[in-house]
Amino acid sequence: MPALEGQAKPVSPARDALLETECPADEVLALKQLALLGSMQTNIEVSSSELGDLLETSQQTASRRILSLEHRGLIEREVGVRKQLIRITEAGTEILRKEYADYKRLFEMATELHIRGVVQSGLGEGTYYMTRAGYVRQFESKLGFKPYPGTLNLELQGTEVNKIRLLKASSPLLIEGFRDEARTFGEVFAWKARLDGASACALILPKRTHYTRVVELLAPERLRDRLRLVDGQELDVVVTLQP
Amino acid sequence: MPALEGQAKPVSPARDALLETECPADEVLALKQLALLGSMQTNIEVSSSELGDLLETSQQTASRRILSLEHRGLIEREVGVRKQLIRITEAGTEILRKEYADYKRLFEMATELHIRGVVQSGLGEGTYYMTRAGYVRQFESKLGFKPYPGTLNLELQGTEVNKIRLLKASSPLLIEGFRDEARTFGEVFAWKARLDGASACALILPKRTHYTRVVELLAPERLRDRLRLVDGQELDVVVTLQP
DNA sequence: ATTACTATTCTACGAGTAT
DNA sequence: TATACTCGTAGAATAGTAA
Repeated sequence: MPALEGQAKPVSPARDALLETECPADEVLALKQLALLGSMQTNIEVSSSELGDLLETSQQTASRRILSLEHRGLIEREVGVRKQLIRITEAGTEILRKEYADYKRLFEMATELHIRGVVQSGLGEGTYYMTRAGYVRQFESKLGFKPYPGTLNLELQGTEVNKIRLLKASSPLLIEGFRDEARTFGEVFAWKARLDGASACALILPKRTHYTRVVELLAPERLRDRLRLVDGQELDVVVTLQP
Repeated sequence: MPALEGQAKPVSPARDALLETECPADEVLALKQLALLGSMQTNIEVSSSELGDLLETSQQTASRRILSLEHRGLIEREVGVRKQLIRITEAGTEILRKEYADYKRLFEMATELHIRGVVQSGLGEGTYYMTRAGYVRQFESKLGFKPYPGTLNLELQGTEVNKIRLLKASSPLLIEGFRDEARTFGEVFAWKARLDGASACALILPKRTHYTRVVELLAPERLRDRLRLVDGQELDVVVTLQP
């Protein structure tokens, strides 16, 4: 191993970052139990065997939980001979708040869906479709802006792909299909959305498309210019759902 | 061991009850993660290695989590050769909803505090104090009822004792102290409360009392008669907090 | 690619106990 | 009584791999 290594570098920065967040599920459970006993507001008096009963585990394990939570700085204690007083710290409260936020997202009828995708060079057909008068008219009235004639393709990767199902399970705006001289144009789903740095935008998906990993973004302006996007770049869209 | 034992008894009913609720913290975590991916609303496509990444564990462990959740009936799957579709069942949603309820209680400014205690035969001094005109006048005006001349003592046991601290940390009604011919009477904290089967009641605690395990209940009527209480009986009180 | 088995490593539980 | 240590062991996690 070269002697230089690890000199200027902080000792495993990734590991430090982990230590902050990494708290085993069992310990979070213990922390939650302590909080339910009121230790976010005041010192509480709990013996390790009482906590063990509440967590359906042994006194020894409960004691280890308490020690571990203390070492992580999530609780503070005053240990006497006959009793210990426990109080959850700000850091501990933060962990619980984070959990709460997760569950809140699940049940409080999420009105926003955050989607991350990779900017993809489209095949140009987007422009052809999105400039058909039959579509443009509806975009203007239903989305509230006149779209730039062209779409930005966003490819979803990994588990992000599931959000397409989620989108379709919400109530999308329906852009009706129509027929011109040459052919028919199918129905399109649309959702109002938000992009950091752009005024307004919308996410659209042909109704009949299944199993795609790609969604298209419409905006009043050319998003590639406005946001200085290049292919392969990651982009976050916030879709507004009406449940 | 007697041959009779365990014959008529159902096979460990307590264990059956446990199996319903008992779900290891790590599995609840996995379930939550699946839910965050949208599997409460639709089928989602997650490989075990993707879930492993999200949970910061191995593909094998994630696979085991999925199998275990399925065996518990918390998720349903369609497993193909190249992909699996996962959806959370009603039972799974119930587990998550339960967790959510816990966290909600922690953060949504709990306006009620459930306290369980054991009915205790008092020493009779409650009656002496609670019939002093200086107190009675304030009870009537601040609690909204004329109290029966006597209190019901409730002894809190184990971790329930901590709720006394919690009570004091909220904003109690303050019954002011006073002086009569003979002596001085100290300040008393009071909280409006509810008892199943009784119209109105209040929980009171002398302000200066520390380290007590006993709280006293006031009501317009004799609670022992109204609720047919006997010493040693457990009783639940719901205290109304104003945070 | 997947899922999920078997074998092996190793973490973490709880009995016993010191303080 | 408490807390919290050591330590043997059960079971969980991962490596390797089959299907």
